[in-house]
Amino acid sequence: MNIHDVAKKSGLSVVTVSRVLNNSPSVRESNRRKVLKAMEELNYQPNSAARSLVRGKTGVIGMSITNFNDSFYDRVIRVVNRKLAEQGYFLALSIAEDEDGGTNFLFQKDRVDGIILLSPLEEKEYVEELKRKSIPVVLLDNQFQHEDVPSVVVDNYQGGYEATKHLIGLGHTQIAYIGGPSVFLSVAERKRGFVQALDEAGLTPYGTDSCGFTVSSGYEVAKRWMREDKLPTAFFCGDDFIALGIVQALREEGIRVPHDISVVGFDDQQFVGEFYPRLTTVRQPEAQMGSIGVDLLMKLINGEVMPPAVTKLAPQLLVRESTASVRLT
Amino acid sequence: MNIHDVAKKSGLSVVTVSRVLNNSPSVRESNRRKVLKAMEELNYQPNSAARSLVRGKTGVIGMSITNFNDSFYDRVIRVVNRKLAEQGYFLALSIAEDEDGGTNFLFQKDRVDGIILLSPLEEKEYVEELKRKSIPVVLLDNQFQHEDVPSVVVDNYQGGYEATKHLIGLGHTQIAYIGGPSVFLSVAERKRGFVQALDEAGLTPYGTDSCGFTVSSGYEVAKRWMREDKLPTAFFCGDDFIALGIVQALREEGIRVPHDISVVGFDDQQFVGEFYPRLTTVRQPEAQMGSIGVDLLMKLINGEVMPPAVTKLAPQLLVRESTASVRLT
DNA sequence: CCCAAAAGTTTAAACGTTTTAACTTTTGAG
DNA sequence: CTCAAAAGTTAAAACGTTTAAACTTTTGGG
Repeated sequence: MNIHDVAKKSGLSVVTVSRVLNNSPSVRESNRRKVLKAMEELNYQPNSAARSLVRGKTGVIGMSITNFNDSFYDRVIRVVNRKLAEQGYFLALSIAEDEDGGTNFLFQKDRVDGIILLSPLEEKEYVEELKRKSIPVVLLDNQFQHEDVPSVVVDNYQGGYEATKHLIGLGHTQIAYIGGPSVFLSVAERKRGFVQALDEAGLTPYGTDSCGFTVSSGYEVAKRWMREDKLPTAFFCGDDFIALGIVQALREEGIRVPHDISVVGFDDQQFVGEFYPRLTTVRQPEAQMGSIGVDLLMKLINGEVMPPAVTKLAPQLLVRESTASVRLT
Repeated sequence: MNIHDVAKKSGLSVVTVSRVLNNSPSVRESNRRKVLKAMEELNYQPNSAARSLVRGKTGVIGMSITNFNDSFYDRVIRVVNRKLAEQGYFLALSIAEDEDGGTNFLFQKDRVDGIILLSPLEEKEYVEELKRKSIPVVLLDNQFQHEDVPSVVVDNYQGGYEATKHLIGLGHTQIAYIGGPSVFLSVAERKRGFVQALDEAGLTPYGTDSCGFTVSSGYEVAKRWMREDKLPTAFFCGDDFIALGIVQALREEGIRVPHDISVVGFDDQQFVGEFYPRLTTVRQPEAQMGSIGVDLLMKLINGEVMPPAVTKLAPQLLVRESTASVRLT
């Protein structure tokens, strides 16, 4: 069941078989067919370990993910998968759990030809380690900038800016920002955009807060604000889950969205656009991000010169039903 | 940067280094430390391709998934990942896209030591292929039964049965079942349970229908039923997405859940328990499924004798706020 | 029929490990 | 101090490919 068997079966030499395997041009069509036929009959599959060993390439790209029950990640990953397949690479996904764990298997030069880190957590360590092992790496949706490591990020500043402008355009003047955990750069960036938009309109933030990227923590924040009797007329949220939690908390007090209060989310999670109240949100350019990420990695692998280290992509505001003109009291 | 360098650096032989690498007992503690130190200093990582080649093992388990922006899959995968890590294996996830694609890279004996197929689509072909290549495989949440291929499934019949009994217990007599695509065995099984529960109560199905596992198609079904003026007092749905679509369609007509109509979902998707109307649903035993799946695969890999081919796990009804006593008209 | 180009062959080395076998050195109990 | 057991050594083969080099055969245009 190895290349020698195929050679014997087809009556040709091992070298010729190897050439067929590698699409080398100098092999007569008739012989190529003979080889292919022999492979078929023997059910032959070249041993990829042996192949990797001698060529120093595996044909697989690793991708580390932290969470995947999330539409943003889902979309990025699918694009990456498809695009990689087009280029003849396989994608191996690995879950990076808290303590570390999963990713380690990717972090071996002989296991993958390159790595894509999607929203990495322990980013700096990872990059350091990969550099030491000289494994090509590309960062997607990352926090920090690293010299020489190409990355693709979303312009979160712009996302925050546009979401807020939209609310201002609807006549809101009391607008609050409920961001996610402050570890994330994106949280700060969105806030920057928020503040800037208000500033340009001569307004000041009605208030800001932060919580986890979950429905329940958004819910808690809204409940707290209600207890303190300081509701704004519009909420701009760090993500859709927070937005949903806020909507839910408001609903429980009989406050309607968007009639009484407007809410904007971020990410366009699965079905937030289909379920009441259809959420106005900011959609990230996942397809572009994945596609550019793969392009960059391919260039890195092929030793090409690198374009500017950070590619920043514009998100898009999706206006739906959770935002409306401010209610005049 | 190979084992010879380590041997030279540590002043010991290659064989000894290899023994350290493989935790062979017959190496003096002092020398073991020397070797470890040399590895550390040289930043040595054993080449896994070479290793796999000679040992015929890779230490990685492949898992094929079709979709992962879904809490059911998410939970299964996380458990599998953790449990595999405990046993010293790595998990490589691969997305099985329509035409095929992704999974192929897993399907090579020299790339993985075993495979877990989660809710496989082209199940029969896959199993056939893997059998031909004699790659150990375990099926999770699969459709068909295969001799010799161990599998772990959920008792969908029971899920349907309990959900329906719950509704009957609330006084409902007009209960409809909106299942997912009829390709899935689970859809038929849940229906069987549904019918059985009704039967035992001396009732007949108010109606059944099927649609995709999406919010929008659940929405369409409900709209259609409303046009035909044949609403039941309770819906049991093939999954939470369908349930959400139905809730949404009803809401648009001013029909309240659960006040006017009760709705039960399936899967306990992310935050359907946190958002209005907190969905009564059936939770599948993902942790058990993942855990047992790994155990079975390990046994297969170690050539142990197999327990009965199909393990069937009980789901659990989670009663929340989308179901209530039938409204007496 | 000649002859150059194309296609193919054989041989050998290389990739980095593990594993076996036969042999040598070290260790420490008595 | 002896000697057997423990620990280590060297040498070689094996895993299944790719690749280079030198050589031979086939092909088809003139």
